[in-house]
Amino acid sequence: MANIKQIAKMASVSPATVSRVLNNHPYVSDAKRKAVLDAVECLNYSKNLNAIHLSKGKTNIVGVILPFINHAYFSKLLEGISSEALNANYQLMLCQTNYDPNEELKALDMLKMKQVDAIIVCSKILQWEQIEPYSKFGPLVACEDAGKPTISSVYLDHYSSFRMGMQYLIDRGHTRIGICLGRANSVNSLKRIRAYKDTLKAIQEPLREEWIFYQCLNIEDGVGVVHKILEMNERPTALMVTSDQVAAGIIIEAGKKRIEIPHDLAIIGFDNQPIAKMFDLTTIDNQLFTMGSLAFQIAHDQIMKKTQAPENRELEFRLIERSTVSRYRLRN
Amino acid sequence: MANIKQIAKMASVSPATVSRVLNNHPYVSDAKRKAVLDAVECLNYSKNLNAIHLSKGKTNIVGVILPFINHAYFSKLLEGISSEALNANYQLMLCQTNYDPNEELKALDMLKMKQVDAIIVCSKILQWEQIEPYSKFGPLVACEDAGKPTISSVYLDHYSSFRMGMQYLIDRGHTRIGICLGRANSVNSLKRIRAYKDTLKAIQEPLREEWIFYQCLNIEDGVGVVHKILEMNERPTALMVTSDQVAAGIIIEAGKKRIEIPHDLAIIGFDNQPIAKMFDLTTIDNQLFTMGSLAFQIAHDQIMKKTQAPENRELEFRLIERSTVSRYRLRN
DNA sequence: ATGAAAGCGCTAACAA
DNA sequence: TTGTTAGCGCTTTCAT
Repeated sequence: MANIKQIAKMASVSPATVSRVLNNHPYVSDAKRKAVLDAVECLNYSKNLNAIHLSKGKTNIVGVILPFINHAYFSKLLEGISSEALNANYQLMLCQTNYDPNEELKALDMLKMKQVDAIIVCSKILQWEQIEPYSKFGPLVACEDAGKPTISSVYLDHYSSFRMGMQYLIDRGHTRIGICLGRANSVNSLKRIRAYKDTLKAIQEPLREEWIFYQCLNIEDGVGVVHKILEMNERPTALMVTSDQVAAGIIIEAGKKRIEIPHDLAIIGFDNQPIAKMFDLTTIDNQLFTMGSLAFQIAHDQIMKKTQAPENRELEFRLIERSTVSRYRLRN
Repeated sequence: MANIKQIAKMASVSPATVSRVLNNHPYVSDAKRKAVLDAVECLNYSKNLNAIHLSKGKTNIVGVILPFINHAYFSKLLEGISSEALNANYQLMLCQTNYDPNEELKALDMLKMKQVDAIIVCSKILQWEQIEPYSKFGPLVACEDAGKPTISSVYLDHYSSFRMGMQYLIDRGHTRIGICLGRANSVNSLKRIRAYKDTLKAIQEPLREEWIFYQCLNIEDGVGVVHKILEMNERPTALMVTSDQVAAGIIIEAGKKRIEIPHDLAIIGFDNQPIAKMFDLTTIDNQLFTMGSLAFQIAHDQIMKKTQAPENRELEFRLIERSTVSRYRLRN
C-alpha cells in the first residue's frame, strides 16, 4: 500500500503538502494540489487510519457497552445511537458484555487505551463507583440514572413512571397488582420495586412477594408468568410488565389459557415497541430511540469540548392508552 | 498519559524490555519483569492501541456492514458474529448503512484504511462487482450467496428452501399460494421469486402478481398484507412469509379480521425466531446465529492465514412443523 | 505557499 | 537476556 511519502515523491512535493491536500487545508497552490491528487489517483492511495489516530490522539469512534445485542430494548437504543453516529460521521465499536464484569472492564479499557473517544453505557453490571474512574480518560455517558453527577447520563424517572402506571391501574379499580421485572438488581428494577412497594403502602395493600416476577426479558418469559399465575390461589388482576415483548408473551399465553385480557388480567407494558401496537397493548413509552441519540449527542459534545461539565438529561415518559387495561372501573 | 518510554526509565530498562513484558515474551528476567510491572502499576500505565495497531498493521477489529440494527433478522445474525468475536478476543465495528450505497462504500473503505482486519457483509445494496475489489485489502465475508467464488460466504440455498416450503404446502392440498418478501431486488428475494415461479409452473398454476407482497420487513407490515388479501376477489389459501415477524403480524391481524389460521389461510414463516414459537408458527429455520458465527470464524481464519482461498459454506435449512399449516389435506 | 523535521507510542530486527 | 534503533504513516510546528 502506498503511503504519503510515495505520493509526495511522485507529485514532487513534501509529505506536509500531501497532508494538507488530503485534509483540505488552505494555502496550497492549485498546481500542487492537482499534482497530489493525480498521484493519489495513480497509486490508488488510501490513508492509514491507525497512523492518523495515533498522530491526532483521536479516533472518531465511540464505544457502546451493552449486555446483549439481540434484544428489542437494546436494539432500539442502539438504533438511536447509531443514527446520530452516522450523522456525526462517527463509528461505533460494539462491546457485548453478557453482563460479565471482566468484559465490561475490558470495554472500559478501550477508553484508556485511546481506541475510542467516548463510551456509552447502555446497561452494566459493575457498580458506578468502579466505572466512574474511567471518566478521567474521556467522556462516559450512561443510559440510566447513574446517580452520580460526575457522570453524564440520559435517563427516565423510572420511579415516577412506575407509580404513574400503577396509579392508572388503581384509578380503574385495581388493587391486586403484580409486576414483571428484568434483572433483580438493576438500577431500574430497584427503583421500580421501590415504587411498587410505596404504591402498595399508599393504598394499604399487602406486599405479595410471589407477585413480583423476575427475569422477564424475552417474549417466551411471558409464558412462565402466566403459568405461575394460574397456579396461584390468589391472583393479581393487573400486571405491570417492564417489557413489551414479555407483555406480548403473556397476552399470547393468556389467550391459550382462556384468561381474558383485560377482563381477567389487565396489562401495562413498557417501551412502546412495534409489537405493543400490534397487540393494542397499553404501554409506557420510555423513548429508547431518543435516549440513544441523546446519549450520542452528549458524548459527541463532550468530545468536541462544547460542554465541559457532565450533562444529565431526564426524558419524559408517557402512557399510551390502548386496550389491555379496561377503561371501566372494576366492580368490587 | 504515561508511555512506554517513561515506564522504561522508571524501571531502568529499555523500551524493548517493557514491550516484552507487556506482551508476555520470553527471555525477560524476573527482576526486570517485576520492575516493569511495578512501574506500570505506579504510573497507571495503559497501552496506546493506536500505536500498536499502526506498528503491527493489524487491529483485531472486524467491521460488520448491515442496513439496520433494530431488526430481528440482523440482530440474530449479529449475535452470532458477536459471540464468536468475544471468543476470539476481537472487537466489532458496526456500520449501519440504511442501504445507502455511499455509506456502504465508506464502510468498505475501513478495510482499505486498515481500520479493520476484515469485513462481514450482512446485507448490501451495491453489486458484488463493486464490492469484490475490496477483497484485495483483506478478508471479506458475505452472509448471502455472493455468487462469486472469489468472495467468502456463508449462505443458505434460498431457492431450494423456498421450493421445499412450497412443496410442503402443495402436499397438503394448497395450490393458491402467495408470498411475502422483503426488498424486491435483494439476492435472496430474486432467488425466492424464481423458486416461486418455477413451482407454480410445475403445478401448472398461473402467476398472480398481486399475490407477491413486497416490502414485508416488520411485524406491522403483516397488517397491510391481510388488508390487501381481504380486498381480493381471489384469495390465496396459503402464504410463504420470509420473516417470522411479518408472519406474526399477519396472524394477529388475521385474528382481528376473523380469518382463521390455518383453515382460511396457512402460513409458513422464515427465521425461526422466538416469536415463531410463541405463535406456534410453522417456519423454516435458516440458522442465522450459526451463519453469523461461521462468518466470523471464516473471517478470523483468513486473517490468521489458516485458510488462503475464499471459503464458501452452505448451511442446511429445515422446516419446523407447527400449527399454522394444517396437517390434513385440503378438500378440493 | 512550501518544506524540514520532530513527534505520536509501540514493535521487532539486529546486535551485543 | 537486554538494549539500540529503525521503522509504522501521518500531523503539525516552525522556518523560510
